[in-house]
Amino acid sequence: MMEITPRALAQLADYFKVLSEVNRLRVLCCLKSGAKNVTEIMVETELGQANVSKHLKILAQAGMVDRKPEGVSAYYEIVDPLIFDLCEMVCDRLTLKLETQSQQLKELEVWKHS
Amino acid sequence: MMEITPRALAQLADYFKVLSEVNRLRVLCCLKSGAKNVTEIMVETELGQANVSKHLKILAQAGMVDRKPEGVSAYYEIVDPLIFDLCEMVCDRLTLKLETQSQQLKELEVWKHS
DNA sequence: GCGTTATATTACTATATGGTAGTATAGTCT
DNA sequence: AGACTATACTACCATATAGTAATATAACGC
Repeated sequence: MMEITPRALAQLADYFKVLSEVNRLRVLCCLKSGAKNVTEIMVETELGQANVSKHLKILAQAGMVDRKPEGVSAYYEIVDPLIFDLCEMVCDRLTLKLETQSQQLKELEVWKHS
Repeated sequence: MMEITPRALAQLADYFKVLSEVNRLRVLCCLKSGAKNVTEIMVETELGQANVSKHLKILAQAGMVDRKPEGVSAYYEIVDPLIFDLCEMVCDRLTLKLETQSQQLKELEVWKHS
């Protein structure tokens, strides 16, 4: 059986931490349709400029986005669409869980009224 | 195109946040081989009791583990092994990224010495 | 009931992090 | 060079969270 090293575990946790912030996810979603510069991301997310730059830096350091300076502006793009697969997997499970719960609630209702 | 609701986004972020802590990942790994009680997890992870309980509560609230009281102790188990698939996917990518980087470093070396 | 053991909760501290205002840097144009 | 624009960086505050000691709760045996 594979033993996970503390180093690998820390990297794994760091990766998830980057994805654990709503506004960072929103920035990533912004980039799903293609590379965008900081101003475009600011407009689309309605976040402040410093804030967007900060999140982009974190995403870039995590290797999730690439920075491409173009003239006076900087375009960012998704490096690996794996991220969206991850998000989809989790979303699917969350949806499933909610459906199960609502189903159980319904069954509880039936039971109460019989 | 599906618009992601703020609510869904928040849930997604919360899910990742739960996985963004090394000791929580260690607790999950503990449970990979089957249900364990708090004391067993304490021993295996070398974490304090209060700390383990706290992490388990967070994992349970996120729906990742189930709590089954048994006599005086409480056994916890993984609800959905999806978590380990997620971790594996991310680990694979991280490994790949590292390999690519080291490969690029090697190429750089060759270039320097020619 | 009393003591013991296992787990949960509370209260607290220390640290990390998101947001933002202000400032710095760098490219572009005249 | 000087003005303008886009982005990055710094310093700060407010909040969140991991860890822990102390306490509470609950099941079991005597």
